[in-house]
Amino acid sequence: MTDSVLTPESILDAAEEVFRKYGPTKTTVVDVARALEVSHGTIYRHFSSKLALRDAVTQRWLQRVSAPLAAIAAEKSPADERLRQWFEQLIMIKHQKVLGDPELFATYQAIAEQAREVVEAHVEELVSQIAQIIEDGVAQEIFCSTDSLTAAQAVFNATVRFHHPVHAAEWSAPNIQSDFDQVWRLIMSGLRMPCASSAT
Amino acid sequence: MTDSVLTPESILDAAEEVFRKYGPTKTTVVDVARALEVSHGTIYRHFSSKLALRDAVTQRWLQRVSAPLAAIAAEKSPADERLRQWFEQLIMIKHQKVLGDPELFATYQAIAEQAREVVEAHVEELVSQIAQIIEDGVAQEIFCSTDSLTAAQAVFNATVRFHHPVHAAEWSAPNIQSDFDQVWRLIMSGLRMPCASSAT
DNA sequence: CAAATGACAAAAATCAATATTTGTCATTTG
DNA sequence: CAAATGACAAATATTGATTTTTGTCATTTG
Repeated sequence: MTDSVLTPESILDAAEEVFRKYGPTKTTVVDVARALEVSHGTIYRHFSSKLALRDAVTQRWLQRVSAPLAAIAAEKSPADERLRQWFEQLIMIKHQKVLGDPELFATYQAIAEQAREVVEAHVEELVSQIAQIIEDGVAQEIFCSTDSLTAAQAVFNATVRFHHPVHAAEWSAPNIQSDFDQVWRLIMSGLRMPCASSAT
Repeated sequence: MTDSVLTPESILDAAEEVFRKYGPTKTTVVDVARALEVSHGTIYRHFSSKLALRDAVTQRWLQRVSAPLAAIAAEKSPADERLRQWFEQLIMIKHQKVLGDPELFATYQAIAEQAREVVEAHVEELVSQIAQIIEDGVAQEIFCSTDSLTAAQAVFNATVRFHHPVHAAEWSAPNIQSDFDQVWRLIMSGLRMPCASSAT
């Protein structure tokens, strides 16, 4: 697209646009090459395979999910409020991406199955943001936790139904928000001061 | 199989066996008819379609999941112990079914997508068993909850990663048990006495 | 000589002709 | 006459021949 200079970045730009337009299953590296007006062999000088290209696109795409969340995580507001905001935002972004653009949803599904490493890194990033908020909450004496990373993992896992794309079909149910509220209340009363006595 | 008498039950028996043997995608109603040594038209006198037959098989199959759980739910032990046992059992059964028999796993996936009503009824049954245990827990002054059904739904939803078949691929991860333990501890401290102050 | 090309083999997807399966129903059977 | 049959049309799946796509690399180009 950006004339004459061919960088990995410009390839990713073109690739992402082509993925969007043709859908993830149907796009070939020849299509991407055509969009850039180069031969498809050229793409292979920059990315070792079609999978590598798709993973790179995915990574950038997931970064655009985690960046605005990082901003929320870094705020100064009370940790309980902030954690709620953070999850509302996460859920909103995921729902939007998945329901708004069905073609992209298929990509996401394919990725989740095949680009395991990229997704795992993304999840790790998200969990560490949650851990940050929880740690702040402990300092503010709102939350009680000996190990904020462990607590963060637990919170992430307990809310999986509301943000993991495999559950996307359930998100259009009318009571999905109240289901989330219920789970949220349960989690929050587990996380909040005063500490519950040790579990059995 | 059972000679000469053809009841809906005997058809289900045969159908289930054929499903097991040939896998869910490949079995035809002709196969089921052959196993019973009748014409395939006969099957249609008892079940209005192949889908209806498959749903009926599924329903019986899911009942064999919920029956042993109902037994646990009805025990007299302390509610917290019993709830833990109940979930361990649920998870064990699901893992076994899904990982033990890959063909059957495919059936389960197909069902979850297509036989929505049957699965929904099953989930409702499970949630009502949890509600029963929680209610006992409140009476025993172990748990604190104003609405046991709502709490039950929350607990079920929060543990979805560990029993919903769409997450089966994650179950072979080495840390799945400790992930469950973490979520369980979080949930339990949310559920347990003394009641946390009202949520924001 | 660094970067891009395009001819090429191997792997994967498409397509249309063929075969199987589903579901119906008029006829047969006990 | 109630229950089962099997011939049938429509829908669906299979198959294998053909095309497209992926990935490599010796050659070309600026």
